[in-house]
Amino acid sequence: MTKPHRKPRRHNAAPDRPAPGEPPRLDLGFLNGLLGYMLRRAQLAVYQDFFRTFADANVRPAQLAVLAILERNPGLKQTAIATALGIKRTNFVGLIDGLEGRGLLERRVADHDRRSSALHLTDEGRALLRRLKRMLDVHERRIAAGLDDAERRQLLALLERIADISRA
Amino acid sequence: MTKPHRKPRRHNAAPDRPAPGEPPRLDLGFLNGLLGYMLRRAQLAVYQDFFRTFADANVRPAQLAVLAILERNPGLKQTAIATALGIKRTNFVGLIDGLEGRGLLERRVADHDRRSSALHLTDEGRALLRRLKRMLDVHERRIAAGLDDAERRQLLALLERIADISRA
DNA sequence: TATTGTTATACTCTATAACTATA
DNA sequence: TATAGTTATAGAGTATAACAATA
Repeated sequence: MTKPHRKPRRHNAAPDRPAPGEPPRLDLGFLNGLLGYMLRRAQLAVYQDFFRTFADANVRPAQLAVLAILERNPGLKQTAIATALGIKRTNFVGLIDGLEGRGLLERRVADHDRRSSALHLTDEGRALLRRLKRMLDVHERRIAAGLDDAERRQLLALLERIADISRA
Repeated sequence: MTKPHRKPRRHNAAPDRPAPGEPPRLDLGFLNGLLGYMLRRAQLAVYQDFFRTFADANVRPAQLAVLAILERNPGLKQTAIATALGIKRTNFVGLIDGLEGRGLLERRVADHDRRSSALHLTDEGRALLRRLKRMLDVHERRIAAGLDDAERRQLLALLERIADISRA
C-alpha cells in the first residue's frame, strides 16, 4: 500500500523527480474492474488528503483513532484499544509513548489489575481533539465532495460489507 | 495501514498471541461513519484474502499488477509502468529484479533509447499469469460474496470517484 | 500457568540523494 | 542539461521472540 509517509524532508540536492500532474493514462488490463485495485486507489487518495489535512497538527491516522476511542471510552486498557484497532500490542507501545510524551493522554495503573495501563485523555488531549474534529470535518467533506448524501451512505454500507468478509 | 505482510515464519518459541476470533466490539466513537476508516478496514480485509489466496503462488499485489499491465502492453518501459502504478522508479528496480529472477519477464534494451528497459513477459510469465487469473477470479468472488452484481458495479463506480479526488 | 506491558529485532514499503550511461 | 535505471540509505508499519511483573 502506498502510504504518503511524511512531509518531504528537505535535504540538500535534487529530488527523485517532481510528480508531473498525472500518471500517463495507459491500459491497465484486467486490473480495471477489480474491487481490490480500486479499493487500494481510493484508500491512497484518501490517505493523501488525510496527511495533507493533518500535517500541521502532526497527527497520523492511528493516533487519531486512539484519541477517538479514548474520548468515548475513558480508562480503557491499552491492549483493548490495540486489538480493537488491529494493532499488535507490541507495536502499540511506541504509539502510546508518543501521545503520552506530547501530554495528550496518560497511563494510570488499572484498578483490580496492576499489570494493565488504563488510558485517559488529558485536558490538553481533549483540547487537541476538538481541533482535530474540525479538521476531520473538512477532510471528510473534501473526499466525499463528488458524492451526494445518499451515495455517501451507500458507499459506507457497501464498504462495511466488504470489511466483514473476514468474519463470514 | 495494516498489511498482512508475510506468511508467519516459524521460529522456535511461543508467538505473541493467537488472534481470538473477533476483536472486542467496543464503541469506536466518531470513527464510525468515516469514509477513511471504513475504506481502510475494507482494504485490510481484501488484502488478507489476497495474501491467503496467492500464498501458494508467492505473488504480491504489486507483482500481479505489473504482470497485468505487461500482458496488455508488451515492451512498455520500466518507468512507465512504475508511474502508472504510483511506485517510485527507485523502488521499482527490486520488484522487477524479483520477477526477472523468477524468469517471469525480461528486460530488453529499448529501440531508439538505450537507457530504457523495455519489459516483456516470458512464456513462463504468461503461463503463470493464466494460473493467477484463475486464482484472482476466486479471490474476487470471495470478497464480493455479499454483493449482487449491481451493488458490485456501484461500489466500483463510487470508489473510482473517491480515487479521483486527487486530480480535482 | 497465563496475561500485560515491554524491549529487541527483522522484513516490507515508501521516501530522498546521488551515481552511471545515455540522450 | 535532462532522463532511465540504479544503488545506498532512512523512516514508518507490521511481524515474532522473549522477559519482568502480576494474575
